[in-house]
Amino acid sequence: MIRINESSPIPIYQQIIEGMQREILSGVFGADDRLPSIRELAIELKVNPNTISRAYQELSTAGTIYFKRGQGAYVAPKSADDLLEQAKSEMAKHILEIIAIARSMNLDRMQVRKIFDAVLEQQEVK
Amino acid sequence: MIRINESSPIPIYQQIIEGMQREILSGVFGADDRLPSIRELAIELKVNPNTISRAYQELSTAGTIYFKRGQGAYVAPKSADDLLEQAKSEMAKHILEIIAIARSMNLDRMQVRKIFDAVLEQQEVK
Amino acid sequence: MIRINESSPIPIYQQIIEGMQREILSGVFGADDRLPSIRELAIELKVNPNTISRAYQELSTAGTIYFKRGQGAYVAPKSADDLLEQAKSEMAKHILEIIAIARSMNLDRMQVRKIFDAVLEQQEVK
Amino acid sequence: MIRINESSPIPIYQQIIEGMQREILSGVFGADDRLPSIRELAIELKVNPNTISRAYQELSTAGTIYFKRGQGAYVAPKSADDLLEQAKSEMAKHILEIIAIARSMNLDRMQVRKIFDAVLEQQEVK
DNA sequence: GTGGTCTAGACCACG
DNA sequence: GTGGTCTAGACCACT
Repeated sequence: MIRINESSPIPIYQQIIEGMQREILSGVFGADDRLPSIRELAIELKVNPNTISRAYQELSTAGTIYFKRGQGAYVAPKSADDLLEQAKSEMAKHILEIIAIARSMNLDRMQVRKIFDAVLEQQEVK
Repeated sequence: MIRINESSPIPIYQQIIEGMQREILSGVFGADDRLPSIRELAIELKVNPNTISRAYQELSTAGTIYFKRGQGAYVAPKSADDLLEQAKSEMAKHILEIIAIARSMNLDRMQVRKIFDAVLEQQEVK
Repeated sequence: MIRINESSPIPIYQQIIEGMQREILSGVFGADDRLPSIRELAIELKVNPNTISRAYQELSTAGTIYFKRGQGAYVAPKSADDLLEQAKSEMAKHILEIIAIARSMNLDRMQVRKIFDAVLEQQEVK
Repeated sequence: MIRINESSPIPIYQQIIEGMQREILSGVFGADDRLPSIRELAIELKVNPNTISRAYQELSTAGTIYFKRGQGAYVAPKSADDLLEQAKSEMAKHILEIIAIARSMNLDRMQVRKIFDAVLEQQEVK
């Protein structure tokens, strides 16, 4: 299930892209599975079909999904692996952001690690 | 020193806000210190004064700085503390993002912590 | 209908903010109603779109309205209640001003009340 | 004693004018009393002498005070009476503002009067 | 169509 | 010198 925030600064098509990536990554959609059609998804998310179309288009350009003429969109075979790489680099970005903030707060490694662990625990990451 | 990245998708006025917050947080500007005037900063950053004005305006609305009529902008006394809180919640957001990604990758706590530490080391956080 | 007084010392964007607040408070625009678009209102009030934008922006920051991407501005659900509170404190400010003046005139409570009532009557408040 | 708020939207010279009017109205300075010199007041209020000068100038133009060459500023004889009139009309303005707010809140006369009385009581107007 | 950002330049009030 | 307001107009991303 993808959730759209209409007031977020993140473009809706981008939110859809990220949602789809997450679902593919976590196995909701496997290799060569058929994705919901543009119209279906548009109705489900209460969004303009153009917006879904753009999201699918970009996913296709990135090689994450592919289209079969007249049949819809499918998950590209290697995409789970690619997305794994992508997710890692995404995580790295966030970590770098955290480090930048930590630096302006003059925190050392121990302190940052401590804060990080606290949130991990609180969020009950297994 | 604030650096503007003209090709970043982050608006210039936002970059200035963040830059100023960082300088106040790290003590470059202390409580009740005078900030550079709008025109000065505009020239220094090679940006339109309106853009600086907007940044200062938002910082003022947020209570981070205040204006004295005809004299310029000054750092609000409590703002360093407030910014510390703000920075923490900013860090928390990024950590939550990391957790969300980790979950879709089916990572457990140990693995996340390991990745995090690796980046900390690599970035030479003291 | 909002009326702009071009010769007033009160900035136009401020007049628009107050006008909108009044219309929301008095129910012309209800919760989640769509406001006129920036361009529409700009034409109607014969004002630069930037000026409307600034007014909407501040209303949004204050939580009175919110934006849906590509669709326009909408009245925030709780804003009528919030505005009620705000209006009350606004009234209190004016009353305090009256009291300050009364004190420097050495008036007692009875006299102030009498003046107040006289104006109420004259203005035909029902 | 006049208090200056450097961050207020009300110009400093205006704050001084109002402070002076209040002091004359309440009898701190009587007819033909000498006011503090521009320099004295500037030092006391920690304000630029130009600013005091402008305040005195406007008070003089309004006939509230008069200058004796080389001797300073004095309270004009009739000014207490004039200021009384002025204070009344000032009060009327505030009352009109209150009524405007009350109208947008759809309050009737009784309700407005009640709020007004409550604040009077709370402020311990004798 | 919607809002968002930015520039250039003008004019103003204030200190 | 300071900030504040406003206009005109351009360009952009999003729906």
